[in-house]
Amino acid sequence: MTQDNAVSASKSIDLTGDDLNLVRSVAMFRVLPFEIVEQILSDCSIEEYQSGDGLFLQGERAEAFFIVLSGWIKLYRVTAQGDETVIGVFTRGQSFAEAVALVNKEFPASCEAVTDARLVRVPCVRLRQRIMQKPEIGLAMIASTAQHLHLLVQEVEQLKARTGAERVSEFLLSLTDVEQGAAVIALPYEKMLIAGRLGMTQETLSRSFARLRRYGVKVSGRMVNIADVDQLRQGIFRDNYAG
Amino acid sequence: MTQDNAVSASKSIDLTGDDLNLVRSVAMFRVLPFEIVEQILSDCSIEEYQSGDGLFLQGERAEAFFIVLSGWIKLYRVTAQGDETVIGVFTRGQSFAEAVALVNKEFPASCEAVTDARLVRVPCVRLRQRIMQKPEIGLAMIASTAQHLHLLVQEVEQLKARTGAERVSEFLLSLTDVEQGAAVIALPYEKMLIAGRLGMTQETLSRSFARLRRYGVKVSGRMVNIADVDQLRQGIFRDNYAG
DNA sequence: ATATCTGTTTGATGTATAGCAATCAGCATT
DNA sequence: AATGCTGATTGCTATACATCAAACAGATAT
Repeated sequence: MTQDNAVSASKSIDLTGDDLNLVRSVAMFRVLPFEIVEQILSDCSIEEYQSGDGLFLQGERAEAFFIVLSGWIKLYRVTAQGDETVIGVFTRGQSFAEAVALVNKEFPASCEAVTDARLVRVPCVRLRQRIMQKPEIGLAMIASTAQHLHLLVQEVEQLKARTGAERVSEFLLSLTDVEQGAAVIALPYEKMLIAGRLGMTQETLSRSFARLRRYGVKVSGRMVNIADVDQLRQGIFRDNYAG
Repeated sequence: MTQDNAVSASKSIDLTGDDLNLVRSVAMFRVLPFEIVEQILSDCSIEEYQSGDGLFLQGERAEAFFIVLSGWIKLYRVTAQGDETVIGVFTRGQSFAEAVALVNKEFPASCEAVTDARLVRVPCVRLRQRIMQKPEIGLAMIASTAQHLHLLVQEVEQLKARTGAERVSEFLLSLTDVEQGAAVIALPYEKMLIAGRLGMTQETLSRSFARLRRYGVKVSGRMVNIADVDQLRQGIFRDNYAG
């Protein structure tokens, strides 16, 4: 919600081994040869934001896109009536706003850090030149925006076809790698934001958690215990028939 | 709903003047020089579908994308429980599935014609080669997918933040160019589909129309009369405060 | 004209969710 | 220990919406 675009530390690129590996594995870079990724990175800077800092506002002209190194970033829109709609939440290894930035359109949503965060900022003027030289970069970007489209398509489906509790348990299940048996999850950010992300209010989220108790879900603070992931998956499914 | 991918007439490209102009004005072609568009078109074919014919199914590998010349096309997903979620509806002048097709991913949704329809089918193998030769085609495609992203972002916001009646009136207002005063609209497709498109049931749509009567909206069959578009816009807005 | 079909409207009812308010729990400040 | 702050939970109530069922209208076929 912070209005002022934070004066964040902006260093010339200097990635540790881990971060470098991460960036190379980002959707749009994964398919590109290492030299090209390095060239692109040489145009970039690293930015650090504090929780609440704004990255950009809806309607601003996009001149760069971002890759998250750490922390959580929220994309949101503010309606005429002043209430906020969360469009997406991104974290380590994800990029966002590539497509709009590359064509210098206006951001369709605003963006802010919801935890302290480190990002790679990829300015687009140079990138556009590089695409003209190496068209495979363009193809890679199309691939990664295709993925974002897919995510949004899923979100639309969820909103239209799934109930609150269903969305909550899908969200929980998406947070763990566990395929069978018990799982422990740390909620990645505040419940307030999770609620927004899932298109419901704080209260409804809380009640959804409560309702999931009978399927072996126990929530205390940010810790979530799932007795049996299969039971949870089945539980939701069953409800659809039981009514 | 038709499962068999219809054996539709597929002619080599032969566009009438009108259609040619239309294709040239499609988002991704608009910024490209005419010769390039013609080259791309030389790889394409025109396909005709009848109402209900399927274009592709969710999960199929994408090998082409489409531009609508006439008719209406519906993108939808079918959930595990078998009910259908409309993701988007496209008509004359719009393209869809570009991004997925270009990277040969699987379609994230299924697609069928909801009226008789004529489409340009743009196969992607050749297009990928052309992008490698002329990278500006890649840039243009990124631009047009950016637009689709924008559309989906708006849809997510609408679903999360707007009530049924609000979405209906926004939909109505989006169908007319009239800025002030009275407007007459012909609903573009069946109410059933409109309801799906707006994320509600047939019945709720009907009741939403009824509720909009007090704002000067009269519906009879496919004809919609709006006494005063401003009144409608204001009316919705007012409700948000009056509760 | 009658029958039939499909799409639409209307009514009755149950449920999910939002909104408001009170309480509570954790955490930091003093 | 007392104070406030913020986030989370819970109860209560109003409402929007889905679902089921019935009536209805326009089109087509018999």
